[in-house]
Amino acid sequence: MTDRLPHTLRSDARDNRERILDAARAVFAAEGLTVPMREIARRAGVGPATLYRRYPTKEMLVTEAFTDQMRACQSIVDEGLADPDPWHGFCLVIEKICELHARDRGFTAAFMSTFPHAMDFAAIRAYSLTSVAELARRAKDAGRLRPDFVLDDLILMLMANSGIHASSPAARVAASRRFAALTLQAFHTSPASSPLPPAPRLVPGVSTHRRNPTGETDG
Amino acid sequence: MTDRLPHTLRSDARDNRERILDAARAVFAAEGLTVPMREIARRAGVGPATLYRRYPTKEMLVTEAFTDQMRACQSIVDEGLADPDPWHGFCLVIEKICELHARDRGFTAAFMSTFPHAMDFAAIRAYSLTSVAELARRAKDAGRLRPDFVLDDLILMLMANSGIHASSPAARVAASRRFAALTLQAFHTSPASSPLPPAPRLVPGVSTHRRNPTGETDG
DNA sequence: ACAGTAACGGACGCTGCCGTCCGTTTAGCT
DNA sequence: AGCTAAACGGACGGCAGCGTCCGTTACTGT
Repeated sequence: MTDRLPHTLRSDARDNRERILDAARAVFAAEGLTVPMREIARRAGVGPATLYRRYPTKEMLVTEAFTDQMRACQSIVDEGLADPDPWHGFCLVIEKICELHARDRGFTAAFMSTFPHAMDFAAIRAYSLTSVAELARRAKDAGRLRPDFVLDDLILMLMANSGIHASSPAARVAASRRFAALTLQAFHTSPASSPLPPAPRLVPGVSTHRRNPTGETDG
Repeated sequence: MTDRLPHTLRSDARDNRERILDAARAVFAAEGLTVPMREIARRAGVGPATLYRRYPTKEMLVTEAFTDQMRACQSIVDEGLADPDPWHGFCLVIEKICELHARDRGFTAAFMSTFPHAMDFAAIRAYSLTSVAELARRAKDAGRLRPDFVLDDLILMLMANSGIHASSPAARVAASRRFAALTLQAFHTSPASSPLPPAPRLVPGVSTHRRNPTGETDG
């Protein structure tokens, strides 16, 4: 067997890989993405070299560590989309995603593309966003979501949600929950609603804008 | 003259102090509070030792650099308080403070007490908050602000606002403006409004709670 | 003009993180 | 059991930011 390609990891290597991923997930959730690589290695009980061998860059590690979170995020959106009441589905999506982000400091940053380019799950992100756009369209048609809502508003609220800090994870989740509720109040149609300032352009690819009434330069 | 205390700075020292403060304000606004002290010294055209002599700790420099911003913040609140229409005043306060924070990355962090203890202008902050609380009370009495609004909601939105990032300052301001408008929609009374989850406890000193209907432990 | 001292800033040593090298260990196969 | 190569991890050099020391510069008051 001279030409066996290392498509399969040795048992100890596979074991270490798991431990690294577990440690990374735990510490990313608690501290965010800024933790030193060595700290993750330490918690995983491996040397730095082992960590770097498996994941030469932090971006790779992050991508791998958050793939399932990303999938969870997508299935939340799918659930919302499956809801017979689009506004109800929309609310669920907002609430659950906010909670997801509140529980995991790192995931927020990863989702927001703290790593600006080439995040592997950019595709999933884009797919989720278009799904939400569809859900939003339906909720608008049902007359429950304000007509001037655009997808960038969602990004905006997600960014805003990521700004919420608190002493404990529990407190952060509680704050985020209230924030989500307030956000939904803002998105809800209401006789008292007044026109909004122009929407920011935050997500270049997708768009719910059919038309852009203002000629404003956007950044 | 053996016992002259250095209550007065030498002319060059005073000059340097100004340049340091200017540089600090500029770079804090653009980059936030995380910039290295040396960077500020460099931009001010002084050596590191000079900077450290004048401001032994970054906290002191930040305090001094943002004192006027803090005062601006307070006068915004005073203006709002002086408005005959409390809801209108409330809106102005939210909008202007959000803009202030959007224009200055550093100020947000300073205001949010990134430096957890002993920020010198904690007093001003507290005063502003109680003023807003008063304004909120009036706006509630006028039936325009939702009755379950609490001061912590304001902190919450300010934190959230600080989470808004963008490629350019202009884009950030635009996004923040829309965010403020959405926030006000959420705070506005509306026949369609539904009850909110329990308020987080974010600002220990002041409170608009007269009673706390939920027995929830708050973090 | 000069003395005296306030103020300056280059240079230093420290710490923490980074990414890599290389001698050692150990799983996997016969 | 023994061989081989995969995998490991301690150790290294490099870099960036920190806060301080101390020899030099230049205001200020006589």
